[in-house]
Order: sequence, then structure tokens, then C-alpha cells
Amino acid sequence: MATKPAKRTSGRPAVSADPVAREALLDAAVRLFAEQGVAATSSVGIAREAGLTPAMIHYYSRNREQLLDAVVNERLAHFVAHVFDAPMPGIAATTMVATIVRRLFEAAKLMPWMPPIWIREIVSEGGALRERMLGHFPVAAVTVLAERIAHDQREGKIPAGIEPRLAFLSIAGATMLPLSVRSLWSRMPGLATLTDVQLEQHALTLLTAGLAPATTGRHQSS
Amino acid sequence: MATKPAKRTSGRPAVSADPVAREALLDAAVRLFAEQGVAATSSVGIAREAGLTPAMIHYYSRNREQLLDAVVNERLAHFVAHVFDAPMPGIAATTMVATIVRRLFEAAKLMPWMPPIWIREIVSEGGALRERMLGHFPVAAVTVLAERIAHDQREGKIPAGIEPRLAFLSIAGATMLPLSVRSLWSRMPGLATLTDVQLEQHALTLLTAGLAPATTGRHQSS
Amino acid sequence: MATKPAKRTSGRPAVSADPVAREALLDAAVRLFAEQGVAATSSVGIAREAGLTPAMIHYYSRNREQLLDAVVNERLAHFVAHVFDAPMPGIAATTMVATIVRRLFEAAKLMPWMPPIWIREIVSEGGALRERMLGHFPVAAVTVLAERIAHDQREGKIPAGIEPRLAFLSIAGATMLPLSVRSLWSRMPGLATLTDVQLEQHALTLLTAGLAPATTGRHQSS
Amino acid sequence: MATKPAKRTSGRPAVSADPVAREALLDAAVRLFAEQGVAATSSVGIAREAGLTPAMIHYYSRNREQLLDAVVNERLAHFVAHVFDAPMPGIAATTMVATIVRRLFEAAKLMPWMPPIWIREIVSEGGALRERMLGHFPVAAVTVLAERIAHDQREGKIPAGIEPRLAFLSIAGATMLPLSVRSLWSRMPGLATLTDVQLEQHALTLLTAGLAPATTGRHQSS
DNA sequence: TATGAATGAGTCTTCATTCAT
DNA sequence: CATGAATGAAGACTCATTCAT
Repeated sequence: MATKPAKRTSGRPAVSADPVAREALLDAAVRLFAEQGVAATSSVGIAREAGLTPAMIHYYSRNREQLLDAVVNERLAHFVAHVFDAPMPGIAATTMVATIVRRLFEAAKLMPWMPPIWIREIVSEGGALRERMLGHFPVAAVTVLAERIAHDQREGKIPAGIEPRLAFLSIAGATMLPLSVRSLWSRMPGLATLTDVQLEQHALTLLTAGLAPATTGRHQSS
Repeated sequence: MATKPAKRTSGRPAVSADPVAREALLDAAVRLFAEQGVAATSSVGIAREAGLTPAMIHYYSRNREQLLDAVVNERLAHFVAHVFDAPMPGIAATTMVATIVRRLFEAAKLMPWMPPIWIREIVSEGGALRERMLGHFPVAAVTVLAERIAHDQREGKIPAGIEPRLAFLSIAGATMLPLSVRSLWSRMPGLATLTDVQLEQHALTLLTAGLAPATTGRHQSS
Repeated sequence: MATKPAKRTSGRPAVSADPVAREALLDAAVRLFAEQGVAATSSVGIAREAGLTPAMIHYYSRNREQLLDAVVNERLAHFVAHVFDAPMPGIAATTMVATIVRRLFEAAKLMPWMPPIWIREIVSEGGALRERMLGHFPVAAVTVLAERIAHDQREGKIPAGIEPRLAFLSIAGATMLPLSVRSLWSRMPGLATLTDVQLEQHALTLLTAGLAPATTGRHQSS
Repeated sequence: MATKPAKRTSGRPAVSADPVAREALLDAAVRLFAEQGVAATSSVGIAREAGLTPAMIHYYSRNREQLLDAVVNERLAHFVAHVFDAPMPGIAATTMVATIVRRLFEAAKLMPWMPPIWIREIVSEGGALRERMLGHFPVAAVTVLAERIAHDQREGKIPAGIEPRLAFLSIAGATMLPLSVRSLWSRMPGLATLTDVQLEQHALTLLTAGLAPATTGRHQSS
């Protein structure tokens, strides 16, 4: 059986079909991608994790490529939507930064697989999902953010050394990086006790006191 | 060479053999790991990149694990050494942060493969080189840094929200993340023109005006 | 291990390497193709027939496609060469037809896999080797043949109903078809005893008494 | 339909079920077999071509073998019947040959899938439908034909070189081979313009002027 | 010292087939 | 009647690794 002309195996649902198994599949995939990375995750592994036979993977998504598509469109995109779809309040850069950070932590609590995936598969050089995520990049929000930073910078409210175009990356990094490193901390003395609240507090302080400082003068120890 | 030397038991050198080829091998490996990630890089690919036969890889390192060991010990460790082996000057946290940032950028210029590898294979959940790097983690420096931050924080020089134990991660993130994202920028409008100097300036400003603010009051646009 | 950029696995010989195993491989392939057809012949089957491991097939030819290329270029092409590379003698169509028939039978004795393969994989609609054989089609000889037939036809030596452009196909069919049906005959009453000589005699008579009749008048039973 | 009919044991009809879909199925199968060959045609492909779900194929024929049976018995057999069921007229071999050729062309116009299938799956070594067609082989007609040829040969009307037992194969080959090669011709210079009529004329001339020559002496260009 | 040959295990994918509804 | 879901077996291909030379 070979050398046959390209044919698309019909009879398989493009995206519909039994939602239960399909959702389980995507859940398993996204979980393993977060744990091991995309390249290191085999289809067999996903099937096992989802409690399905390996062949079922090809029943729901013709290809590995299509599986990645589905994971991006039906999982990762939700994360972006959670953070950026609601309107951004206020006018000051500070407010916007604070809002983004808060929503990122919220979203990460609901979708804890995102930070590792973001770090490794989207941001990283040659990440497996990078291309696929381009279409979901929150261009508008990021542009607005950069503009607000630049505006406040011109008014002297933000240090001159800050590069507005890097603001989004800095926010995301300050938030997602610590979140994705969690499991590493158990090895470090004393880091195991850090809570989500401390993390968020740290990220916000780092950013607002630098990217968009809210306070001047001496910092009071609380 | 009249008399053949006694045949070695294994036939494989522990670490010797043609040093030139060996170095080429490690260079190729570290380059490909940075580009594609460890999991997506096959031994055959490394051999081709190094201009060697695939069998030579097993000649120089018995198996894949040993190759990773070598890459870590003879390449990645140099990066850490470059940043942390020289004594840290001064006493203020600000100075230490600034020094680390500067050295990180210096090292990244010499060893540009490090930022992507750090992001994907060391920091990332389940990164392939994480375990192997633990032994090279600059415990002393990181501890000193946390202590200085905590000290300055108690003196009110650093915002209360900052978590000293996260300082190192924040510094590394602010530095390595943008460096490892370089190639993604070409796709973003207006980011292609950013220089290393701008990057360093941004990172430093973000950190020093937040983690360890040097200035108070209004920021002057330079 | 997936989603990695297209890479060509080096370390494999393009066409050289140990000729012994390689030749065995091609021999096995051409034999099975003749017996079962290309589509029904798996790589595993070829390996087994050749006494090799399945992986060896991919060692010698990167692809199934490349394997087919090799079979065509290093086996089938020889058949064509055997028949058409030597200069065609004489000037009369009759002579040329007789020569071709004789050489076809000669070649088929040396390369008995050709007739079935020709029938199924080259002549047949959608045959797996059709495209690949186009480059080996003996254009010159076939053109000359058609011209000689047309010429003799204008002189009244050949029946008007004959279409010169079909001459080659008719010759090949009259020769290769019976040769490729051999094994079917064992089932037919009385056909099992037919010899190669009888076959050739029949084909030649069919063609020369039709395409290019040498005799007129009554046929004498020899 | 108030009362449900008693559930059948197997749930699958032996041959009944929706006749329309069944016919569509066989039509699709025979078409694809002609285009790609049996081995290269998957059940899924047939279902798609017929506009049915893949599962329907197993609803109508329990397995692949049964499908092939049905194709042979309900399609290919009709071709044979069309050619050989009507009584053969006349007494001379020439007449019989001419009749067979004419009917073959007629049948091929109605059932254009037959020539490729005949060549590849019946005549070819190891053809997938060979065994199944044995029962439909027109033994009687072929025997009669051979006998008439032999008879005329003894009377000197047919060249001595002709082997009567090969007559049928020669006729079929002269007819079906060109018909099954059609699509190849578009690639050959000048062959694209050949009509069915020219084909039939050529085949008939080849055969009657060789297998059973009607004319002696010089051929007149018409 | 170096390499081509060889292999077993594993991955992705397709397919024929079964089954519950 | 008809279909979507599910599966086991098999095929093509890759890879890390070993070995004889």
C-alpha cells in the first residue's frame, strides 16, 4: 500500500465529533506540553495520558500539526482572550500594567499550563507553537500599552531608559517566568514557601516601581 | 610509531581524542540546542553541523546523556563562570544588580547561545539541562544578592513588595528573555531596530528603578 | 521528537556504499514488484526477501520514492538498454520488428521480472513507475519505427488499417503480455506446455504477417 | 410500520439493503480500481468517491474480500457476458476474431473501467482479481476459437507460426492494451489525436492480417 | 583514529474492521 | 438503516547506538 495519490481520509470529523474524548485529548496534550515541551511529547504519550488509544489521536486530528493547531486555537487562545479581551480601564500606563499583571495571574490560576508553554514554545527561539500563536498575538493591546508608556515617559513620569516597545515583554516575563519556574523552587532553599500572592506582589512592584513608578521618595517597609 | 600501543579496553577516550573535532562537536551542539531545543536536535544533526560522521558522536561521548553532560560542563558552565566568578564589587544592592546585568550582556555577546538555552532548557519546566545545571548554580552569589536586597529593603531603600528571594530570577529574566526573543522581533512592527545597548539600558532601568531604585522624584527625559 | 525542521539525514550513502547488500536489495525489490506489484509490496517484505532488516532499506534509499528511483534506473533501464541501445539493422520495417521482438525475448530471459512490471507498473493507468520510466522511453527507436512503417505502408507493403504510431505498443504487447501471463497458464488446460520458442514464434508471426507481412499467398504448414 | 420487524441475527443484509447506495458503491470501486489499481485503493477512498461513510462499506460487504467478490460478480462479469454471451456467428476464424474485437470495443465503451482492470488485476502476475475471475473465464468461446484457428491453420489459411492456444490472449491484448494506455498517450507526441475508430481498425488489421489473414497479395492503400 | 554498515526500538500515520446506538 | 466512535495491526520512517574493520 503505497505511492498512492494524496488523499484526505474522510469520515473523520474536522473539529466536531464527540466533545468528551476530544476535550480530554486536548487537556492531556496541553498538560504534557507544559510538563515536557512539545518536541519531547509523543502522540502515544498524549493518548496514554488521555486514556485513549494512539489511533484515536489521528481520529480527532488528522496530523500532529493539526493537533498543535487545535491546542493553540482551543486552549492557548483562551488564555490570551482572558487577559486581553475585556476592555482595558483607565488611562495611565500604571493602571494598564497593573491590570495586565492581575489578569495574567488570574488566567494562570485557571490555565496553569500556559506559563511553561509560553516560555518554551512561544517565546523561545524556534518554539513549536510560535508561528501558530502569531495570529493570536494581542497586537492592539500591546500597541496601546507601548503608546501609553511612551506618552507618560514624555511627561517625565517614566524613566528615560525604559524602551516602550519592550514593555509588554517585560510584563509578561516578570509574570510568566516565575510562574513557570515553580517546580524548580522546591530544590532551592527557602523558595518552596512562596505563595501566588507574593509572586504577584513582587511582579507588580518590580514593574510599577520601574516601568511606571507610582511612588517617589523612600519606600516604607510595610 | 613502530610498536602499536596496547589496545585500550574500551577503545574510546574518556575525554581526549582529537580535541579539535571535539570542540567543533560541542560548538555545533550548543548552537543547535539554542536554535531548535535539545529534544528537537538529533545526534545526526549535530554531526552534520560539525562536519563529522554520526558515528563520531558516539566516539567522543558514549551516549546522548554524556554529550549533554559535556555541553553543560564545557560550555554552559563557562557562561555562569563569566558572570559570577569575578568578585562582586561594592556593597549596595544597586551596584550588584548593575554589575550582574552588565556581565550577563557581556557573556551573552560572547556566548549568544546561552539565553535561548537558559530559557528553554534550564528555566523551563522539565528542561533537558535543568538537572545538569544545578551543580553550576551560583548559590553563593544568589544568596549574597538576596541578603543585600533584604538588607536594603529593611532600610527602606527598596520597595516592600519586592521578594528578595526572587531577585535573581527577575534579573536573569529581564536580561535573558529579551535576548532570547530577538528573532521574534523581526515580525513585530518597529522592534527590528532595537540594539543591544537599548536592551541593556531597558533591563537596567527596569531593575534599578524597581528592584533597587537609585533615584527618587521625577524622571528627567534625557 | 517532532515538529523539527526538515533535515536530511546524512551519513547515508546517496547511491554508493556496500554494493553487495544494495544489489541484493534491488534484486529483491524488482522480484517482488514483478510478483505482487509495487503497491502491494511493503518495505518490510523487500527487506525480508533480501535477508536484511527493514531499517536497512532506509539506510540505502532514504525514501520509498528513492527506492523506486533506484529500481528504475538500475534495473528497468537496463532492460530498455538491452533492447534499444544496439543499432537497429536493415531498412525494412519487417527487419526492425523482428529484431525488436528477438531482443525483447532475449532481455526477458535475462530479466524475467520486466514483463509483469511493464504491464502493471508502466503501461497500466496510474502505474507506480510510469512517470519514472518516461525518461527512459526509447523515443528515437520508436520514432524511427513509426516512420519506417509509414513509409512501407505508403509503398503498399503494409495494410492501410495499421496505425504506424501504434506499432511499438503492438510489438511490446504481443511480446510482453504472453510473457507476463506465464503463471496464469498453469491453470488453463493445455497451455502449461508452451515454450519460450513457441511464444516468440507466435509473436513474430502475428506481427510480421500483420504489421509487416513478409509473405503473401497461402501459408504452408511447416 | 407499527411493529418493528424481528431483529435479524447479523444485522447485515447478505446482498440487499438500499440498492441505490450499493450500486453507487460498486461503481465507485470499479472506477477507482481502474484508476489506481486495487492494492492502492482504500475502502475509505471508495466510500468517499461513492458519497458514503466508510462504515457503510462494511455494512454492504462484510470485508474487503467480499467487496472484491461483488465487484467481480456484479461488474466485471458483465463485461465478459457482453462479449461472449451472444452466440458467435459464422464458421471462419476470421469472422470470430472480428466479432470478438468489435464486441470488446463496444463493451469498453460502455464499461471503460475494464481495460485497465483487466491488464493490471486479471492478466498481471498476482493480480488482485485474477483468482476471482477464473470462474468467469469464457472457456467455451476460447476453446472454440482455438479450435477454429487450428482448423483453418491445418487448411493453410493461417500461418504455421501462430499458436492457436494463444489466439485469445493476442486478441484481448491487441484490444485492451491500447485502450488501457489512453492516458499515457497525451505525453507522446502525436498520439493524443488517435480515435477509438482508429484503434479498432488497427487492432483488427493487426489480427486479421496475421492471426487470420483475409487477404493475400499486396495491400492497397485505401 | 575513524567510519560505513547494521540494527532494534520507537514515532507517526493509515487502514480494515467492529460495535453501540 | 446508518453512523460515529473506537481499535489493533501494519507500514514508512527516524534515531541512538553498536561493531567490525
